[in-house]
Amino acid sequence: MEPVITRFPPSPTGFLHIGGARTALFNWLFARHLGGKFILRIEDTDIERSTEASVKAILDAMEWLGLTWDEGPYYQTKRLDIYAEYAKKLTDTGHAYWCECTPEELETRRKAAMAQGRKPKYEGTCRNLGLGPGTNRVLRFRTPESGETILRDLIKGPIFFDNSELDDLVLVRSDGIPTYNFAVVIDDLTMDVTHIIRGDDHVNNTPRQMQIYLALGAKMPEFGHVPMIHGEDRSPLSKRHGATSVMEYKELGFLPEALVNYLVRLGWSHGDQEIFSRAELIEEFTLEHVGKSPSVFNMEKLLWLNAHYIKEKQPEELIAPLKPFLTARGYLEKDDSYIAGAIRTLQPRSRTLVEMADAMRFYMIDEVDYDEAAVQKFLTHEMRDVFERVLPELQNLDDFNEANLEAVFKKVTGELNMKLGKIAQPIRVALTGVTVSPGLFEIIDVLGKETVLKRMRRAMGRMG
RNA sequence: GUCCCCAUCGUCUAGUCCGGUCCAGGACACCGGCCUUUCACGCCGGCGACGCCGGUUCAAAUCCGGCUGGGGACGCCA
Repeated sequence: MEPVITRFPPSPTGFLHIGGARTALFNWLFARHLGGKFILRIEDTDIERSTEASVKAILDAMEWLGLTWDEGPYYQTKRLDIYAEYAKKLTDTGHAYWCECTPEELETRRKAAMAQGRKPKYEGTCRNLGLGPGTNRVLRFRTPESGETILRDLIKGPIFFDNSELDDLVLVRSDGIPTYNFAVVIDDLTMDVTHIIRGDDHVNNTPRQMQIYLALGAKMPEFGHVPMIHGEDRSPLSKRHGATSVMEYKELGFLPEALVNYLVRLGWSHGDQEIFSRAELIEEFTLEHVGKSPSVFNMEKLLWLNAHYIKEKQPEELIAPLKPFLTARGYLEKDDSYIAGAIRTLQPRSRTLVEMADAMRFYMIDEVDYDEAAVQKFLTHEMRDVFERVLPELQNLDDFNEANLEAVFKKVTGELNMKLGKIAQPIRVALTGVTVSPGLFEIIDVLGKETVLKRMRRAMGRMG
Protein backbone atom coordinates (compact mmCIF):
# COMPACT_ATOMS: atom_id res chain seq x y z
CA MET A 1 0.00 0.00 0.00
CA GLU A 2 1.27 3.43 -0.86
CA PRO A 3 2.33 5.55 2.09
CA VAL A 4 -0.15 8.15 3.25
CA ILE A 5 0.96 11.74 2.92
CA THR A 6 -1.04 14.66 4.27
CA ARG A 7 -0.17 18.31 4.47
CA PHE A 8 -1.12 21.55 6.12
CA PRO A 9 -0.68 24.60 3.91
CA PRO A 10 -1.29 27.84 5.79
CA SER A 11 -0.92 31.15 4.07
CA PRO A 12 1.31 33.43 6.11
CA THR A 13 -1.03 36.38 6.21
CA GLY A 14 -1.73 36.27 9.93
CA PHE A 15 -1.63 34.02 12.94
CA LEU A 16 -2.60 30.39 13.10
CA HIS A 17 -6.24 30.50 13.97
CA ILE A 18 -8.44 27.96 15.67
CA GLY A 19 -9.95 26.62 12.48
CA GLY A 20 -6.59 26.19 10.81
CA ALA A 21 -5.22 24.52 13.88
CA ARG A 22 -7.98 21.94 13.82
CA THR A 23 -7.40 21.27 10.14
CA ALA A 24 -3.71 20.85 10.84
CA LEU A 25 -4.50 18.56 13.76
CA PHE A 26 -6.77 16.37 11.65
CA ASN A 27 -4.13 16.05 8.96
CA TRP A 28 -1.48 15.33 11.52
CA LEU A 29 -3.58 12.70 13.28
CA PHE A 30 -4.63 11.10 10.03
CA ALA A 31 -1.02 10.72 8.96
CA ARG A 32 0.17 9.55 12.37
CA HIS A 33 -2.65 7.04 12.65
CA LEU A 34 -1.72 5.48 9.35
CA GLY A 35 1.99 5.75 9.91
CA GLY A 36 2.25 8.23 7.08
CA LYS A 37 3.92 11.56 6.55
CA PHE A 38 2.75 15.06 7.39
CA ILE A 39 4.07 17.97 5.36
CA LEU A 40 4.06 21.65 6.22
CA ARG A 41 3.87 24.03 3.31
CA ILE A 42 3.74 27.79 3.38
CA GLU A 43 1.42 29.13 0.70
CA ASP A 44 2.93 32.53 0.21
CA THR A 45 1.89 33.28 -3.32
CA ASP A 46 -0.03 36.29 -2.10
CA ILE A 47 3.08 38.41 -2.11
CA GLU A 48 1.20 41.48 -0.95
CA ARG A 49 0.00 40.05 2.31
CA SER A 50 2.50 37.34 3.20
CA THR A 51 4.95 38.18 5.96
CA GLU A 52 7.93 36.60 7.65
CA ALA A 53 6.39 37.37 11.03
CA SER A 54 3.31 35.35 10.15
CA VAL A 55 5.42 32.38 9.14
CA LYS A 56 7.16 32.54 12.49
CA ALA A 57 3.89 32.90 14.36
CA ILE A 58 2.40 29.91 12.59
CA LEU A 59 5.42 27.72 13.17
CA ASP A 60 5.47 28.68 16.85
CA ALA A 61 1.83 27.76 17.21
CA MET A 62 2.33 24.43 15.46
CA GLU A 63 5.18 23.62 17.80
CA TRP A 64 3.23 24.69 20.84
CA LEU A 65 0.43 22.34 19.83
CA GLY A 66 2.94 19.60 19.22
CA LEU A 67 2.03 19.20 15.58
CA THR A 68 5.37 18.08 14.29
CA TRP A 69 5.93 17.90 10.58
CA ASP A 70 8.04 15.43 8.69
CA GLU A 71 8.85 17.62 5.72
CA GLY A 72 9.06 21.30 5.08
CA PRO A 73 8.22 23.94 5.64
CA TYR A 74 8.20 24.35 1.90
CA TYR A 75 7.62 27.79 0.46
CA GLN A 76 5.68 28.22 -2.72
CA THR A 77 7.61 31.28 -3.71
CA LYS A 78 10.70 29.10 -3.89
CA ARG A 79 9.04 26.71 -6.28
CA LEU A 80 8.13 29.11 -9.04
CA ASP A 81 10.09 27.23 -11.69
CA ILE A 82 8.10 24.10 -10.96
CA TYR A 83 4.81 25.88 -11.53
CA ALA A 84 6.19 27.40 -14.72
CA GLU A 85 7.05 23.96 -15.98
CA TYR A 86 3.54 22.70 -15.41
CA ALA A 87 2.02 25.86 -16.80
CA LYS A 88 3.93 25.24 -19.99
CA LYS A 89 2.73 21.67 -20.04
CA LEU A 90 -0.86 22.88 -19.82
CA THR A 91 -0.41 25.50 -22.51
CA ASP A 92 1.33 23.05 -24.80
CA THR A 93 -1.51 20.60 -24.50
CA GLY A 94 -4.13 23.26 -25.05
CA HIS A 95 -5.46 23.10 -21.52
CA ALA A 96 -4.51 26.66 -20.78
CA TYR A 97 -4.65 29.91 -22.70
CA TRP A 98 -3.59 33.53 -22.29
CA CYS A 99 -6.14 36.17 -21.40
CA GLU A 100 -5.87 39.91 -21.57
CA CYS A 101 -9.02 40.92 -19.78
CA THR A 102 -8.20 43.47 -17.11
CA PRO A 103 -9.25 43.07 -13.50
CA GLU A 104 -11.40 46.17 -13.89
CA GLU A 105 -13.32 44.75 -16.83
CA LEU A 106 -13.80 41.50 -14.99
CA GLU A 107 -15.07 43.28 -11.93
CA THR A 108 -17.62 45.21 -13.98
CA ARG A 109 -18.88 42.06 -15.64
CA ARG A 110 -19.08 40.25 -12.32
CA LYS A 111 -21.25 42.96 -10.87
CA ALA A 112 -23.47 43.00 -13.90
CA ALA A 113 -23.92 39.23 -13.72
CA MET A 114 -24.80 39.38 -10.03
CA ALA A 115 -27.27 42.15 -10.70
CA GLN A 116 -28.94 40.05 -13.36
CA GLY A 117 -29.07 37.07 -11.04
CA ARG A 118 -26.53 35.06 -12.96
CA LYS A 119 -23.61 33.26 -11.43
CA PRO A 120 -20.69 35.61 -11.90
CA LYS A 121 -18.19 33.61 -13.90
CA TYR A 122 -15.61 34.31 -16.52
CA GLU A 123 -17.35 34.28 -19.89
CA GLY A 124 -14.37 33.04 -21.84
CA THR A 125 -13.72 36.24 -23.72
CA CYS A 126 -10.16 35.31 -24.57
CA ARG A 127 -10.71 31.58 -24.61
CA ASN A 128 -10.41 31.18 -28.35
CA LEU A 129 -8.30 34.19 -29.25
CA GLY A 130 -5.10 32.21 -29.43
CA LEU A 131 -3.21 34.88 -27.53
CA GLY A 132 0.41 34.33 -26.52
CA PRO A 133 2.09 35.45 -23.33
CA GLY A 134 2.53 39.18 -22.79
CA THR A 135 2.45 41.93 -20.24
CA ASN A 136 -0.71 42.14 -18.23
CA ARG A 137 -1.85 38.80 -19.49
CA VAL A 138 -2.86 35.94 -17.25
CA LEU A 139 -2.86 32.25 -18.00
CA ARG A 140 -6.26 30.66 -17.68
CA PHE A 141 -7.32 27.07 -17.45
CA ARG A 142 -9.55 25.79 -20.22
CA THR A 143 -12.26 24.13 -18.17
CA PRO A 144 -14.47 21.58 -19.93
CA GLU A 145 -17.78 23.20 -20.82
CA SER A 146 -19.87 20.14 -20.34
CA GLY A 147 -19.90 16.99 -18.35
CA GLU A 148 -19.81 16.45 -14.67
CA THR A 149 -17.13 16.33 -12.04
CA ILE A 150 -17.79 14.01 -9.16
CA LEU A 151 -16.03 14.62 -5.91
CA ARG A 152 -16.14 11.53 -3.73
CA ASP A 153 -15.49 13.29 -0.50
CA LEU A 154 -14.14 11.20 2.35
CA ILE A 155 -16.26 13.11 4.82
CA LYS A 156 -19.25 14.40 2.91
CA GLY A 157 -19.77 11.62 0.43
CA PRO A 158 -20.27 12.13 -3.29
CA ILE A 159 -20.84 15.66 -4.53
CA PHE A 160 -21.77 16.36 -8.12
CA PHE A 161 -20.78 19.45 -10.06
CA ASP A 162 -21.86 20.40 -13.53
CA ASN A 163 -18.75 21.43 -15.38
CA SER A 164 -20.78 24.22 -16.91
CA GLU A 165 -20.82 25.79 -13.47
CA LEU A 166 -17.05 25.96 -13.43
CA ASP A 167 -15.29 28.82 -15.13
CA ASP A 168 -11.84 29.30 -16.59
CA LEU A 169 -9.84 30.07 -13.51
CA VAL A 170 -6.60 32.00 -13.58
CA LEU A 171 -3.56 29.75 -13.19
CA VAL A 172 -0.82 32.31 -13.45
CA ARG A 173 -1.17 35.97 -12.61
CA SER A 174 0.06 38.76 -14.79
CA ASP A 175 3.13 39.02 -12.57
CA GLY A 176 3.99 35.40 -13.22
CA ILE A 177 3.06 34.17 -9.76
CA PRO A 178 0.72 31.18 -9.76
CA THR A 179 -2.63 31.43 -8.08
CA TYR A 180 -3.68 29.30 -5.16
CA ASN A 181 -5.76 26.85 -7.17
CA PHE A 182 -2.88 26.14 -9.49
CA ALA A 183 -0.08 26.07 -6.95
CA VAL A 184 -1.87 23.70 -4.57
CA VAL A 185 -2.48 21.20 -7.29
CA ILE A 186 1.10 21.24 -8.48
CA ASP A 187 2.43 21.08 -4.96
CA ASP A 188 0.18 18.28 -3.84
CA LEU A 189 0.98 16.49 -7.04
CA THR A 190 4.74 16.83 -6.83
CA MET A 191 4.81 16.18 -3.10
CA ASP A 192 2.82 12.99 -3.61
CA VAL A 193 0.13 14.09 -1.22
CA THR A 194 -2.39 11.28 -1.00
CA HIS A 195 -5.05 12.81 1.25
CA ILE A 196 -6.16 16.39 1.25
CA ILE A 197 -8.05 17.22 4.41
CA ARG A 198 -9.12 20.83 4.52
CA GLY A 199 -11.90 23.23 5.40
CA ASP A 200 -15.35 23.11 3.97
CA ASP A 201 -14.80 26.42 2.29
CA HIS A 202 -12.68 24.64 -0.32
CA VAL A 203 -15.39 22.34 -1.57
CA ASN A 204 -16.20 24.56 -4.51
CA ASN A 205 -12.55 24.80 -5.49
CA THR A 206 -12.19 21.07 -5.59
CA PRO A 207 -13.82 20.32 -8.95
CA ARG A 208 -11.64 22.96 -10.59
CA GLN A 209 -8.56 21.46 -9.04
CA MET A 210 -9.70 18.01 -10.07
CA GLN A 211 -9.94 19.22 -13.66
CA ILE A 212 -6.33 20.33 -13.50
CA TYR A 213 -5.26 16.91 -12.27
CA LEU A 214 -7.22 15.43 -15.13
CA ALA A 215 -5.65 17.74 -17.68
CA LEU A 216 -2.24 16.82 -16.40
CA GLY A 217 -3.07 13.13 -16.45
CA ALA A 218 -2.03 13.03 -12.83
CA LYS A 219 -3.14 10.70 -10.11
CA MET A 220 -6.02 12.17 -8.15
CA PRO A 221 -5.59 12.44 -4.38
CA GLU A 222 -8.42 11.77 -1.96
CA PHE A 223 -10.30 14.74 -0.57
CA GLY A 224 -11.99 15.20 2.77
CA HIS A 225 -13.72 18.44 3.69
CA VAL A 226 -14.11 19.31 7.32
CA PRO A 227 -16.99 21.57 8.39
CA MET A 228 -16.24 25.04 9.67
CA ILE A 229 -16.06 26.24 13.25
CA HIS A 230 -18.56 28.95 14.12
CA GLY A 231 -19.07 31.42 16.93
CA GLU A 232 -21.98 31.36 19.36
CA ASP A 233 -24.18 33.15 16.83
CA ARG A 234 -23.45 30.58 14.13
CA SER A 235 -21.50 32.98 12.02
CA PRO A 236 -17.93 32.08 11.13
CA LEU A 237 -15.58 32.36 14.07
CA SER A 238 -14.04 35.81 14.19
CA LYS A 239 -12.43 38.25 16.57
CA ARG A 240 -15.71 39.45 17.93
CA HIS A 241 -16.34 35.96 19.30
CA GLY A 242 -13.18 36.19 21.35
CA ALA A 243 -9.72 34.81 20.82
CA THR A 244 -9.21 33.21 17.42
CA SER A 245 -5.46 32.86 17.37
CA VAL A 246 -3.93 29.72 18.83
CA MET A 247 -1.23 31.67 20.60
CA GLU A 248 -3.82 33.84 22.30
CA TYR A 249 -4.96 30.73 24.08
CA LYS A 250 -1.47 30.15 25.30
CA GLU A 251 -1.47 33.67 26.67
CA LEU A 252 -4.85 33.11 28.28
CA GLY A 253 -3.31 30.28 30.25
CA PHE A 254 -4.44 27.25 28.32
CA LEU A 255 -2.43 24.07 28.06
CA PRO A 256 -1.78 22.76 24.55
CA GLU A 257 -3.18 19.35 25.42
CA ALA A 258 -6.46 20.96 26.44
CA LEU A 259 -6.73 22.91 23.19
CA VAL A 260 -5.85 19.85 21.16
CA ASN A 261 -8.38 17.73 23.04
CA TYR A 262 -11.03 20.40 22.61
CA LEU A 263 -10.34 20.94 18.93
CA VAL A 264 -10.34 17.28 18.06
CA ARG A 265 -13.77 16.83 19.61
CA LEU A 266 -15.10 19.69 17.57
CA GLY A 267 -16.32 17.66 14.65
CA TRP A 268 -14.84 14.32 15.55
CA SER A 269 -15.96 11.78 18.11
CA HIS A 270 -15.14 8.37 19.40
CA GLY A 271 -18.27 7.14 21.11
CA ASP A 272 -18.82 8.93 24.38
CA GLN A 273 -15.18 9.54 25.14
CA GLU A 274 -14.27 13.12 25.98
CA ILE A 275 -10.70 12.94 27.23
CA PHE A 276 -7.99 11.70 24.92
CA SER A 277 -4.30 11.42 25.40
CA ARG A 278 -2.21 12.09 22.33
CA ALA A 279 -1.47 8.39 21.98
CA GLU A 280 -5.17 7.58 22.12
CA LEU A 281 -5.92 10.16 19.47
CA ILE A 282 -3.35 8.70 17.13
CA GLU A 283 -4.71 5.26 17.85
CA GLU A 284 -8.36 6.12 17.30
CA PHE A 285 -8.54 8.95 14.79
CA THR A 286 -10.21 8.17 11.51
CA LEU A 287 -12.17 10.30 9.07
CA GLU A 288 -15.25 8.10 9.41
CA HIS A 289 -16.19 9.77 12.63
CA VAL A 290 -15.74 13.31 11.47
CA GLY A 291 -19.14 15.00 11.35
CA LYS A 292 -20.61 16.85 8.41
CA SER A 293 -22.16 19.80 10.16
CA PRO A 294 -20.48 22.94 11.40
CA SER A 295 -19.83 23.27 15.11
CA VAL A 296 -19.88 26.13 17.54
CA PHE A 297 -16.82 27.04 19.53
CA ASN A 298 -17.64 26.85 23.22
CA MET A 299 -15.23 28.43 25.66
CA GLU A 300 -16.86 26.83 28.71
CA LYS A 301 -16.03 23.36 27.56
CA LEU A 302 -12.49 24.34 26.67
CA LEU A 303 -12.16 25.77 30.16
CA TRP A 304 -13.41 22.51 31.63
CA LEU A 305 -10.85 20.54 29.64
CA ASN A 306 -8.10 22.91 30.63
CA ALA A 307 -9.07 22.53 34.27
CA HIS A 308 -8.94 18.80 33.78
CA TYR A 309 -5.42 18.86 32.38
CA ILE A 310 -4.25 21.27 35.05
CA LYS A 311 -5.52 18.90 37.72
CA GLU A 312 -4.04 15.88 36.05
CA LYS A 313 -0.49 17.16 35.70
CA GLN A 314 2.27 16.79 38.21
CA PRO A 315 2.85 20.16 39.89
CA GLU A 316 6.41 20.14 38.58
CA GLU A 317 5.17 19.94 35.01
CA LEU A 318 3.23 23.13 35.48
CA ILE A 319 6.16 25.20 36.70
CA ALA A 320 7.63 26.02 33.31
CA PRO A 321 4.36 26.96 31.59
CA LEU A 322 3.31 28.97 34.64
CA LYS A 323 6.54 30.93 35.09
CA PRO A 324 5.84 33.56 32.42
CA PHE A 325 2.59 34.42 34.16
CA LEU A 326 4.35 34.70 37.50
CA THR A 327 7.01 36.95 36.07
CA ALA A 328 4.43 39.12 34.37
CA ARG A 329 2.89 39.75 37.78
CA GLY A 330 6.18 40.86 39.23
CA TYR A 331 6.20 38.22 41.92
CA LEU A 332 9.24 37.44 44.03
CA GLU A 333 11.69 34.78 42.88
CA LYS A 334 10.96 31.52 44.65
CA ASP A 335 12.56 28.18 44.16
CA ASP A 336 10.86 25.46 42.18
CA SER A 337 9.96 23.21 45.08
CA TYR A 338 8.15 26.08 46.78
CA ILE A 339 6.32 26.94 43.56
CA ALA A 340 5.42 23.32 43.02
CA GLY A 341 3.95 23.19 46.50
CA ALA A 342 1.88 26.25 45.83
CA ILE A 343 0.76 24.86 42.49
CA ARG A 344 -0.37 21.63 44.09
CA THR A 345 -2.80 23.51 46.31
CA LEU A 346 -4.21 25.48 43.40
CA GLN A 347 -4.57 22.73 40.83
CA PRO A 348 -8.13 21.75 41.76
CA ARG A 349 -9.26 25.36 41.75
CA SER A 350 -7.71 26.81 38.61
CA ARG A 351 -9.19 26.59 35.17
CA THR A 352 -6.32 28.42 33.53
CA LEU A 353 -2.74 29.31 34.32
CA VAL A 354 -3.89 32.91 34.53
CA GLU A 355 -6.32 32.03 37.29
CA MET A 356 -3.61 30.05 38.99
CA ALA A 357 -1.08 32.83 38.81
CA ASP A 358 -3.60 35.31 40.17
CA ALA A 359 -4.57 33.01 43.02
CA MET A 360 -0.93 32.41 43.78
CA ARG A 361 -0.30 35.99 44.74
CA PHE A 362 -0.28 35.52 48.52
CA TYR A 363 2.34 32.81 48.14
CA MET A 364 4.56 35.03 46.10
CA ILE A 365 4.71 38.38 47.85
CA ASP A 366 6.13 39.27 51.23
CA GLU A 367 3.30 41.20 52.76
CA VAL A 368 -0.19 40.16 51.78
CA ASP A 369 -2.57 42.89 50.79
CA TYR A 370 -5.61 42.76 52.99
CA ASP A 371 -9.09 42.86 51.66
CA GLU A 372 -10.55 45.45 54.02
CA ALA A 373 -13.97 43.89 54.21
CA ALA A 374 -12.37 40.59 55.16
CA VAL A 375 -10.28 42.29 57.83
CA GLN A 376 -13.33 43.98 59.31
CA LYS A 377 -15.29 40.81 59.39
CA PHE A 378 -12.72 38.30 60.58
CA LEU A 379 -9.77 40.00 62.26
CA THR A 380 -11.89 40.87 65.26
CA HIS A 381 -10.91 41.66 68.79
CA GLU A 382 -12.00 38.29 70.09
CA MET A 383 -9.65 36.56 67.70
CA ARG A 384 -6.65 38.01 69.49
CA ASP A 385 -6.93 35.39 72.23
CA VAL A 386 -7.27 32.63 69.70
CA PHE A 387 -4.19 33.77 67.82
CA GLU A 388 -2.29 34.05 71.11
CA ARG A 389 -3.13 30.41 71.77
CA VAL A 390 -2.32 29.14 68.31
CA LEU A 391 0.93 31.01 67.86
CA PRO A 392 3.04 29.16 70.46
CA GLU A 393 1.63 25.84 69.36
CA LEU A 394 2.77 26.47 65.84
CA GLN A 395 6.01 27.85 67.12
CA ASN A 396 6.71 24.52 68.83
CA LEU A 397 5.72 22.43 65.87
CA ASP A 398 8.74 21.24 63.95
CA ASP A 399 7.15 19.34 61.14
CA PHE A 400 4.55 21.45 59.37
CA ASN A 401 2.69 18.64 57.70
CA GLU A 402 -1.06 18.58 57.33
CA ALA A 403 -1.63 15.87 59.93
CA ASN A 404 0.38 17.71 62.58
CA LEU A 405 -1.30 20.97 61.74
CA GLU A 406 -4.69 19.41 62.01
CA ALA A 407 -3.78 17.97 65.42
CA VAL A 408 -2.66 21.38 66.64
CA PHE A 409 -5.87 23.04 65.55
CA LYS A 410 -7.97 20.25 67.00
CA LYS A 411 -6.26 20.72 70.31
CA VAL A 412 -6.64 24.48 70.40
CA THR A 413 -10.23 24.53 69.23
CA GLY A 414 -11.01 21.84 71.77
CA GLU A 415 -9.51 23.84 74.63
CA LEU A 416 -11.23 26.99 73.47
CA ASN A 417 -14.44 25.08 72.88
CA MET A 418 -14.69 26.57 69.40
CA LYS A 419 -15.38 25.05 66.07
CA LEU A 420 -12.59 25.03 63.52
CA GLY A 421 -14.91 26.91 61.21
CA LYS A 422 -14.91 29.78 63.64
CA ILE A 423 -11.19 30.36 63.54
CA ALA A 424 -10.34 29.15 60.06
CA GLN A 425 -11.46 32.26 58.24
CA PRO A 426 -9.59 34.69 60.49
CA ILE A 427 -6.41 32.71 60.03
CA ARG A 428 -7.04 32.48 56.32
CA VAL A 429 -7.38 36.24 56.15
CA ALA A 430 -4.22 36.63 58.18
CA LEU A 431 -2.28 34.39 55.84
CA THR A 432 -3.73 35.34 52.49
CA GLY A 433 -5.44 38.67 53.00
CA VAL A 434 -8.61 37.27 51.48
CA THR A 435 -11.44 34.90 52.31
CA VAL A 436 -10.98 32.47 49.45
CA SER A 437 -8.00 30.19 49.25
CA PRO A 438 -6.87 26.59 49.27
CA GLY A 439 -7.26 24.60 52.48
CA LEU A 440 -5.78 26.18 55.55
CA PHE A 441 -3.40 23.37 56.39
CA GLU A 442 -2.16 23.16 52.85
CA ILE A 443 -1.38 26.85 52.86
CA ILE A 444 0.41 26.70 56.17
CA ASP A 445 2.39 23.77 54.95
CA VAL A 446 3.54 25.59 51.83
CA LEU A 447 4.13 28.96 53.43
CA GLY A 448 6.29 27.51 56.19
CA LYS A 449 6.56 28.34 59.84
CA GLU A 450 8.40 31.63 59.61
CA THR A 451 6.01 33.21 57.16
CA VAL A 452 2.94 31.88 58.92
CA LEU A 453 3.99 33.26 62.28
CA LYS A 454 4.99 36.57 60.78
CA ARG A 455 1.69 36.97 58.99
CA MET A 456 -0.32 36.00 62.03
CA ARG A 457 1.50 38.54 64.17
CA ARG A 458 1.01 41.21 61.57
CA ALA A 459 -2.69 40.36 61.39
CA MET A 460 -2.98 40.75 65.15
CA GLY A 461 -1.95 44.31 64.62
CA ARG A 462 -5.12 44.83 62.66
CA MET A 463 -7.38 43.46 65.34
CA GLY A 464 -9.36 45.91 67.38
C1' G B 1 -28.92 35.86 -7.35
C1' U B 2 -26.49 31.02 -8.92
C1' C B 3 -24.05 26.60 -7.37
C1' C B 4 -22.60 23.48 -3.22
C1' C B 5 -23.08 21.68 1.80
C1' C B 6 -25.50 20.97 6.49
C1' A B 7 -29.76 20.06 10.13
C1' U B 8 -30.36 15.21 17.50
C1' C B 9 -30.63 18.82 24.36
C1' G B 10 -28.37 26.19 25.00
C1' U B 11 -23.27 23.98 23.23
C1' C B 12 -20.02 19.55 21.68
C1' U B 13 -21.81 14.97 20.32
C1' A B 14 -23.46 9.06 20.37
C1' G B 15 -27.09 6.69 17.59
C1' U B 16 -28.41 7.42 11.10
C1' C B 17 -24.71 3.65 6.39
C1' C B 18 -27.18 -2.27 8.03
C1' G B 19 -35.32 0.98 10.27
C1' G B 20 -37.35 -2.13 15.85
C1' U B 21 -32.68 -3.11 21.53
C1' C B 22 -33.82 5.02 21.59
C1' C B 23 -40.86 7.30 25.25
C1' A B 24 -32.95 8.97 22.27
C1' G B 25 -27.10 7.96 25.56
C1' G B 26 -22.63 10.84 27.17
C1' A B 27 -20.06 15.57 28.05
C1' C B 28 -19.96 21.12 28.97
C1' A B 29 -23.09 24.79 31.01
C1' C B 30 -27.26 25.44 34.33
C1' C B 31 -30.29 23.95 38.86
C1' G B 32 -30.60 21.00 43.48
C1' G B 33 -28.16 17.87 47.17
C1' C B 34 -23.88 15.51 49.63
C1' C B 35 -18.82 16.37 51.27
C1' U B 36 -16.54 20.61 53.86
C1' U B 37 -12.17 25.32 57.51
C1' U B 38 -13.57 29.43 52.72
C1' C B 39 -13.55 28.73 47.45
C1' A B 40 -13.01 24.96 44.51
C1' C B 41 -12.40 19.53 43.42
C1' G B 42 -15.23 15.19 43.86
C1' C B 43 -19.82 12.41 44.24
C1' C B 44 -25.30 11.98 43.55
C1' G B 45 -29.69 13.82 41.26
C1' G B 46 -32.48 17.17 37.94
C1' C B 47 -33.60 20.25 33.59
C1' G B 48 -33.04 19.60 28.43
C1' A B 49 -33.15 17.64 21.63
C1' C B 50 -34.50 13.95 16.84
C1' G B 51 -36.45 21.76 12.57
C1' C B 52 -41.40 21.26 9.76
C1' C B 53 -44.70 18.65 6.33
C1' G B 54 -45.66 14.50 3.52
C1' G B 55 -44.33 9.48 1.78
C1' U B 56 -42.48 4.22 2.31
C1' U B 57 -43.14 0.49 6.35
C1' C B 58 -46.30 -3.69 11.00
C1' A B 59 -42.42 -0.15 12.79
C1' A B 60 -38.50 5.95 11.15
C1' A B 61 -34.03 10.11 14.84
C1' U B 62 -32.68 6.38 11.25
C1' C B 63 -35.04 5.45 4.19
C1' C B 64 -37.38 8.99 0.19
C1' G B 65 -39.41 13.88 -1.34
C1' G B 66 -40.58 18.88 -0.35
C1' C B 67 -40.25 23.08 2.83
C1' U B 68 -37.84 26.03 6.31
C1' G B 69 -33.50 27.45 8.60
C1' G B 70 -28.14 27.89 8.77
C1' G B 71 -23.43 27.85 6.33
C1' G B 72 -19.98 27.96 2.22
C1' A B 73 -18.37 29.35 -2.74
C1' C B 74 -18.75 32.56 -6.80
C1' G B 75 -11.07 37.09 -6.76
C1' C B 76 -4.85 38.19 -11.02
C1' C B 77 -7.02 35.80 -1.73
C1' A B 78 -5.88 31.28 0.28
